[in-house]
Amino acid sequence: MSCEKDTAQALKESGHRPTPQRLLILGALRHAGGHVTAVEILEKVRASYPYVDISTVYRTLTVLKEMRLVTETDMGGGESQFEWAGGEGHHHLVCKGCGKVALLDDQRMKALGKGIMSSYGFRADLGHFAVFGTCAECLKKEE
Amino acid sequence: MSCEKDTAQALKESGHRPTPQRLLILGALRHAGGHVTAVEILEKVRASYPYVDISTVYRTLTVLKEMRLVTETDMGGGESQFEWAGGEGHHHLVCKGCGKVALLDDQRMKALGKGIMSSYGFRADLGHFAVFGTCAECLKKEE
DNA sequence: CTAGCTGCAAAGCGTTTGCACGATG
DNA sequence: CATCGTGCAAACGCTTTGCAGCTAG
Repeated sequence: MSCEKDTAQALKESGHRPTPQRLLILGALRHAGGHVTAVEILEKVRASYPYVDISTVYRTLTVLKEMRLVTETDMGGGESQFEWAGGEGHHHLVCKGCGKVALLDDQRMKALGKGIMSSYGFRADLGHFAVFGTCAECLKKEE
Repeated sequence: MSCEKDTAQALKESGHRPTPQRLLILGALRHAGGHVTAVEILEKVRASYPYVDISTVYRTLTVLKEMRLVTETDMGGGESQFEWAGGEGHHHLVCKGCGKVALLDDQRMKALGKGIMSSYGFRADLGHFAVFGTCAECLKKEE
Protein backbone atom coordinates (compact mmCIF):
# COMPACT_ATOMS: atom_id res chain seq x y z
CA MET A 1 0.00 0.00 0.00
CA SER A 2 1.30 3.37 -0.90
CA CYS A 3 -0.73 5.25 1.61
CA GLU A 4 1.57 4.22 4.43
CA LYS A 5 4.49 5.70 2.56
CA ASP A 6 2.60 8.88 1.89
CA THR A 7 1.82 9.50 5.51
CA ALA A 8 5.35 8.56 6.54
CA GLN A 9 6.48 11.20 4.09
CA ALA A 10 4.02 13.73 5.45
CA LEU A 11 5.26 13.12 8.98
CA LYS A 12 8.87 13.56 7.96
CA GLU A 13 8.18 16.76 6.12
CA SER A 14 6.56 18.32 9.14
CA GLY A 15 9.50 17.38 11.30
CA HIS A 16 8.09 14.29 13.01
CA ARG A 17 9.42 10.78 13.03
CA PRO A 18 7.39 8.08 11.34
CA THR A 19 7.59 5.55 14.16
CA PRO A 20 5.79 2.20 13.95
CA GLN A 21 3.33 3.31 16.62
CA ARG A 22 2.39 6.39 14.67
CA LEU A 23 1.94 4.47 11.44
CA LEU A 24 -0.24 1.93 13.21
CA ILE A 25 -2.38 4.65 14.73
CA LEU A 26 -2.70 6.26 11.34
CA GLY A 27 -3.67 2.93 9.82
CA ALA A 28 -6.27 2.30 12.49
CA LEU A 29 -7.79 5.70 11.81
CA ARG A 30 -7.81 5.27 8.06
CA HIS A 31 -9.34 1.82 8.12
CA ALA A 32 -11.93 2.67 10.74
CA GLY A 33 -13.93 4.47 8.08
CA GLY A 34 -15.69 6.60 10.66
CA HIS A 35 -15.22 7.94 14.16
CA VAL A 36 -13.23 6.18 16.75
CA THR A 37 -12.39 7.03 20.31
CA ALA A 38 -8.85 7.07 21.60
CA VAL A 39 -9.48 3.79 23.41
CA GLU A 40 -10.81 2.13 20.26
CA ILE A 41 -7.68 3.18 18.44
CA LEU A 42 -5.61 1.74 21.26
CA GLU A 43 -7.36 -1.60 21.00
CA LYS A 44 -6.93 -1.81 17.25
CA VAL A 45 -3.26 -0.95 17.48
CA ARG A 46 -2.63 -3.40 20.28
CA ALA A 47 -3.90 -6.21 18.12
CA SER A 48 -0.65 -6.06 16.18
CA TYR A 49 1.61 -4.26 18.66
CA PRO A 50 0.64 -4.94 22.26
CA TYR A 51 2.83 -2.54 24.19
CA VAL A 52 1.33 0.72 23.08
CA ASP A 53 0.17 3.17 25.67
CA ILE A 54 -2.91 5.34 25.64
CA SER A 55 -0.73 8.39 26.16
CA THR A 56 1.07 7.65 22.91
CA VAL A 57 -2.28 7.52 21.15
CA TYR A 58 -3.22 10.92 22.51
CA ARG A 59 0.17 12.41 21.71
CA THR A 60 0.00 11.08 18.18
CA LEU A 61 -3.52 12.37 17.74
CA THR A 62 -2.32 15.81 18.81
CA VAL A 63 0.35 15.73 16.13
CA LEU A 64 -2.09 14.54 13.50
CA LYS A 65 -4.58 17.23 14.40
CA GLU A 66 -1.89 19.85 13.97
CA MET A 67 -1.14 18.42 10.56
CA ARG A 68 -4.85 18.52 9.80
CA LEU A 69 -4.86 14.82 8.95
CA VAL A 70 -7.33 14.03 11.69
CA THR A 71 -10.33 15.83 13.13
CA GLU A 72 -11.68 15.69 16.64
CA THR A 73 -15.35 15.97 17.49
CA ASP A 74 -17.07 16.03 20.80
CA MET A 75 -20.31 14.16 20.52
CA GLY A 76 -21.48 14.84 24.00
CA GLY A 77 -20.66 11.62 25.79
CA GLY A 78 -17.46 12.73 27.45
CA GLU A 79 -15.16 10.96 25.02
CA SER A 80 -13.90 12.67 21.91
CA GLN A 81 -14.33 11.08 18.53
CA PHE A 82 -11.45 11.14 16.09
CA GLU A 83 -11.63 10.67 12.38
CA TRP A 84 -9.39 10.51 9.35
CA ALA A 85 -9.78 13.81 7.56
CA GLY A 86 -9.53 12.40 4.07
CA GLY A 87 -13.08 11.84 2.91
CA GLU A 88 -16.00 14.13 2.29
CA GLY A 89 -17.34 15.92 5.29
CA HIS A 90 -20.28 14.29 6.96
CA HIS A 91 -22.39 15.23 9.91
CA HIS A 92 -24.40 13.66 12.61
CA LEU A 93 -27.82 13.91 14.12
CA VAL A 94 -27.35 12.70 17.66
CA CYS A 95 -30.58 11.77 19.42
CA LYS A 96 -30.63 12.73 23.08
CA GLY A 97 -33.39 10.25 23.74
CA CYS A 98 -32.07 6.95 22.42
CA GLY A 99 -28.49 7.88 21.62
CA LYS A 100 -28.78 6.82 18.00
CA VAL A 101 -26.71 8.68 15.45
CA ALA A 102 -27.98 9.39 11.96
CA LEU A 103 -26.12 11.01 9.12
CA LEU A 104 -26.85 14.43 7.74
CA ASP A 105 -26.01 15.24 4.18
CA ASP A 106 -23.15 17.57 3.53
CA GLN A 107 -24.93 19.92 1.15
CA ARG A 108 -26.94 21.69 3.77
CA MET A 109 -23.92 22.32 5.95
CA LYS A 110 -21.85 23.57 3.06
CA ALA A 111 -24.55 26.10 2.31
CA LEU A 112 -24.49 27.19 5.93
CA GLY A 113 -20.71 27.55 5.85
CA LYS A 114 -20.88 29.70 2.73
CA GLY A 115 -23.48 31.94 4.29
CA ILE A 116 -21.41 32.41 7.43
CA MET A 117 -18.35 33.25 5.41
CA SER A 118 -20.07 35.89 3.34
CA SER A 119 -21.78 37.49 6.34
CA TYR A 120 -19.02 37.33 8.93
CA GLY A 121 -15.77 36.52 7.14
CA PHE A 122 -15.55 33.54 9.45
CA ARG A 123 -14.34 30.25 8.03
CA ALA A 124 -16.56 27.68 9.71
CA ASP A 125 -14.92 24.35 10.24
CA LEU A 126 -17.84 22.17 9.24
CA GLY A 127 -15.93 19.13 8.12
CA HIS A 128 -17.46 17.06 10.84
CA PHE A 129 -20.31 18.23 12.90
CA ALA A 130 -22.72 16.99 15.52
CA VAL A 131 -26.27 18.26 15.85
CA PHE A 132 -28.13 17.24 18.98
CA GLY A 133 -31.84 16.80 19.14
CA THR A 134 -34.62 14.22 19.12
CA CYS A 135 -35.17 11.63 16.42
CA ALA A 136 -38.52 10.84 14.82
CA GLU A 137 -39.02 7.72 16.94
CA CYS A 138 -38.39 9.45 20.23
CA LEU A 139 -40.60 12.34 19.19
CA LYS A 140 -43.45 9.88 18.84
CA LYS A 141 -42.77 8.41 22.25
CA GLU A 142 -42.87 11.85 23.83
CA GLU A 143 -46.63 11.99 23.41
CA MET B 1 -39.34 40.51 41.65
CA SER B 2 -41.99 38.13 40.53
CA CYS B 3 -39.69 35.90 38.58
CA GLU B 4 -38.45 34.20 41.72
CA LYS B 5 -41.98 33.29 42.61
CA ASP B 6 -42.64 31.97 39.16
CA THR B 7 -39.72 29.61 39.22
CA ALA B 8 -40.55 28.52 42.75
CA GLN B 9 -43.97 27.68 41.42
CA ALA B 10 -42.54 25.81 38.47
CA LEU B 11 -40.35 23.75 40.77
CA LYS B 12 -43.26 22.86 43.00
CA GLU B 13 -45.44 21.83 40.13
CA SER B 14 -42.86 19.43 38.81
CA GLY B 15 -42.49 17.86 42.22
CA HIS B 16 -39.30 19.57 43.38
CA ARG B 17 -38.73 21.67 46.43
CA PRO B 18 -37.85 25.34 45.94
CA THR B 19 -34.91 25.42 48.33
CA PRO B 20 -32.86 28.59 48.80
CA GLN B 21 -29.92 26.98 47.00
CA ARG B 22 -32.01 26.22 43.96
CA LEU B 23 -33.47 29.70 43.85
CA LEU B 24 -30.02 31.21 44.12
CA ILE B 25 -28.69 29.03 41.34
CA LEU B 26 -31.66 29.98 39.22
CA GLY B 27 -31.05 33.63 39.96
CA ALA B 28 -27.39 33.35 39.06
CA LEU B 29 -28.30 31.78 35.75
CA ARG B 30 -30.95 34.34 34.94
CA HIS B 31 -28.81 37.32 35.77
CA ALA B 32 -25.74 36.01 34.02
CA GLY B 33 -27.29 36.95 30.67
CA GLY B 34 -25.17 34.42 28.82
CA HIS B 35 -23.31 31.18 29.38
CA VAL B 36 -21.81 30.26 32.67
CA THR B 37 -19.91 27.24 33.81
CA ALA B 38 -20.87 25.27 36.88
CA VAL B 39 -17.97 26.80 38.78
CA GLU B 40 -18.99 30.33 37.83
CA ILE B 41 -22.46 29.62 39.14
CA LEU B 42 -20.96 28.31 42.33
CA GLU B 43 -18.97 31.49 42.84
CA LYS B 44 -21.94 33.74 42.25
CA VAL B 45 -24.09 31.76 44.64
CA ARG B 46 -21.42 31.65 47.32
CA ALA B 47 -21.33 35.42 47.37
CA SER B 48 -24.63 35.39 49.24
CA TYR B 49 -24.66 31.87 50.62
CA PRO B 50 -21.17 30.54 51.27
CA TYR B 51 -21.80 26.91 52.12
CA VAL B 52 -23.01 25.69 48.76
CA ASP B 53 -21.31 22.74 47.21
CA ILE B 54 -20.45 22.16 43.57
CA SER B 55 -22.39 18.91 43.65
CA THR B 56 -25.53 20.80 44.55
CA VAL B 57 -24.98 23.03 41.55
CA TYR B 58 -24.70 20.05 39.26
CA ARG B 59 -27.69 18.33 40.79
CA THR B 60 -29.77 21.47 40.45
CA LEU B 61 -28.64 21.95 36.87
CA THR B 62 -29.78 18.41 36.10
CA VAL B 63 -33.21 19.18 37.47
CA LEU B 64 -33.42 22.44 35.55
CA LYS B 65 -32.37 20.75 32.33
CA GLU B 66 -35.14 18.19 32.77
CA MET B 67 -37.57 21.05 33.22
CA ARG B 68 -36.14 22.65 30.08
CA LEU B 69 -35.43 25.86 31.97
CA VAL B 70 -31.73 25.60 31.29
CA THR B 71 -29.66 24.42 28.34
CA GLU B 72 -26.23 22.86 28.37
CA THR B 73 -23.68 23.37 25.62
CA ASP B 74 -20.25 21.96 25.19
CA MET B 75 -18.02 24.60 23.70
CA GLY B 76 -14.99 22.43 23.37
CA GLY B 77 -12.97 23.41 26.37
CA GLY B 78 -13.86 20.49 28.60
CA GLU B 79 -16.28 22.47 30.71
CA SER B 80 -19.94 22.64 29.86
CA GLN B 81 -21.68 25.97 29.50
CA PHE B 82 -25.10 26.45 31.00
CA GLU B 83 -27.62 29.06 30.09
CA TRP B 84 -31.04 30.25 31.07
CA ALA B 85 -33.39 29.02 28.37
CA GLY B 86 -35.62 32.08 28.44
CA GLY B 87 -34.39 34.30 25.64
CA GLU B 88 -34.14 33.87 21.91
CA GLY B 89 -31.74 31.24 20.72
CA HIS B 90 -28.32 32.47 19.83
CA HIS B 91 -25.23 30.80 18.47
CA HIS B 92 -21.51 31.12 18.56
CA LEU B 93 -18.64 31.28 16.18
CA VAL B 94 -15.71 30.05 18.21
CA CYS B 95 -12.32 30.86 16.70
CA LYS B 96 -9.79 28.10 17.15
CA GLY B 97 -6.97 30.54 16.57
CA CYS B 98 -7.56 33.31 19.07
CA GLY B 99 -10.40 31.80 21.11
CA LYS B 100 -12.68 34.74 20.49
CA VAL B 101 -16.39 34.05 20.36
CA ALA B 102 -18.69 35.94 17.99
CA LEU B 103 -22.43 35.68 17.74
CA LEU B 104 -24.28 34.16 14.86
CA ASP B 105 -27.78 35.26 14.06
CA ASP B 106 -30.61 32.90 14.80
CA GLN B 107 -32.33 33.07 11.44
CA ARG B 108 -29.83 30.97 9.60
CA MET B 109 -29.94 28.23 12.21
CA LYS B 110 -33.70 28.21 12.31
CA ALA B 111 -33.75 27.63 8.59
CA LEU B 112 -31.32 24.76 9.02
CA GLY B 113 -33.48 23.23 11.72
CA LYS B 114 -36.56 23.43 9.54
CA GLY B 115 -34.77 21.75 6.68
CA ILE B 116 -33.54 18.93 8.91
CA MET B 117 -37.02 18.39 10.25
CA SER B 118 -38.63 18.14 6.85
CA SER B 119 -35.94 15.85 5.44
CA TYR B 120 -35.32 13.57 8.40
CA GLY B 121 -38.15 14.06 10.88
CA PHE B 122 -35.44 14.91 13.38
CA ARG B 123 -36.05 17.78 15.78
CA ALA B 124 -32.70 19.54 15.95
CA ASP B 125 -32.02 21.20 19.26
CA LEU B 126 -30.52 24.39 17.92
CA GLY B 127 -31.37 26.67 20.78
CA HIS B 128 -27.75 27.22 21.52
CA PHE B 129 -25.05 26.15 19.21
CA ALA B 130 -21.32 26.42 18.77
CA VAL B 131 -19.60 26.50 15.40
CA PHE B 132 -15.83 26.15 15.41
CA GLY B 133 -13.59 27.69 12.81
CA THR B 134 -11.26 30.57 12.08
CA CYS B 135 -12.19 34.22 12.37
CA ALA B 136 -11.41 36.87 9.78
CA GLU B 137 -8.44 38.21 11.73
CA CYS B 138 -6.80 34.83 12.16
CA LEU B 139 -7.42 34.00 8.52
CA LYS B 140 -5.36 37.04 7.61
CA LYS B 141 -2.55 35.97 9.90
CA GLU B 142 -2.46 32.53 8.33
CA GLU B 143 -0.86 33.92 5.17
C1' DC C 1 25.62 11.80 19.70
C1' DT C 2 21.41 14.45 20.47
C1' DA C 3 17.18 15.05 19.35
C1' DG C 4 12.71 13.14 19.66
C1' DC C 5 9.54 9.36 21.00
C1' DT C 6 7.98 5.80 24.09
C1' DG C 7 5.91 3.32 28.15
C1' DC C 8 4.81 3.70 32.75
C1' DA C 9 2.81 5.90 36.54
C1' DA C 10 0.76 9.57 38.57
C1' DA C 11 -1.68 13.73 38.45
C1' DG C 12 -5.25 16.72 36.57
C1' DC C 13 -9.76 18.15 35.35
C1' DG C 14 -14.81 18.44 35.33
C1' DT C 15 -18.38 15.66 36.89
C1' DT C 16 -20.86 12.05 39.58
C1' DT C 17 -22.01 9.27 43.57
C1' DG C 18 -22.43 7.30 48.61
C1' DC C 19 -23.60 8.61 52.84
C1' DA C 20 -25.34 10.64 57.04
C1' DC C 21 -27.30 14.91 58.51
C1' DG C 22 -30.67 18.51 58.03
C1' DA C 23 -34.69 20.79 56.05
C1' DT C 24 -39.26 20.66 53.93
C1' DG C 25 -44.10 19.86 53.36
C1' DC D 1 -42.74 12.06 60.36
C1' DA D 2 -41.51 10.53 55.89
C1' DT D 3 -39.30 12.37 52.10
C1' DC D 4 -36.35 14.95 49.59
C1' DG D 5 -32.25 17.88 49.40
C1' DT D 6 -27.80 19.08 51.16
C1' DG D 7 -22.67 19.21 52.22
C1' DC D 8 -18.74 16.60 52.46
C1' DA D 9 -15.54 13.44 50.68
C1' DA D 10 -14.31 10.14 47.72
C1' DA D 11 -14.59 8.04 43.23
C1' DC D 12 -15.05 8.33 38.38
C1' DG D 13 -13.58 8.58 33.27
C1' DC D 14 -11.03 10.90 29.97
C1' DT D 15 -6.97 13.28 29.11
C1' DT D 16 -2.38 15.25 30.17
C1' DT D 17 2.19 15.40 32.17
C1' DG D 18 6.91 14.09 34.44
C1' DC D 19 10.35 11.15 33.93
C1' DA D 20 13.89 7.73 32.72
C1' DG D 21 15.11 4.75 29.04
C1' DC D 22 15.20 3.74 24.22
C1' DT D 23 15.47 4.74 19.17
C1' DA D 24 16.01 6.92 15.03
C1' DG D 25 18.51 10.34 12.13
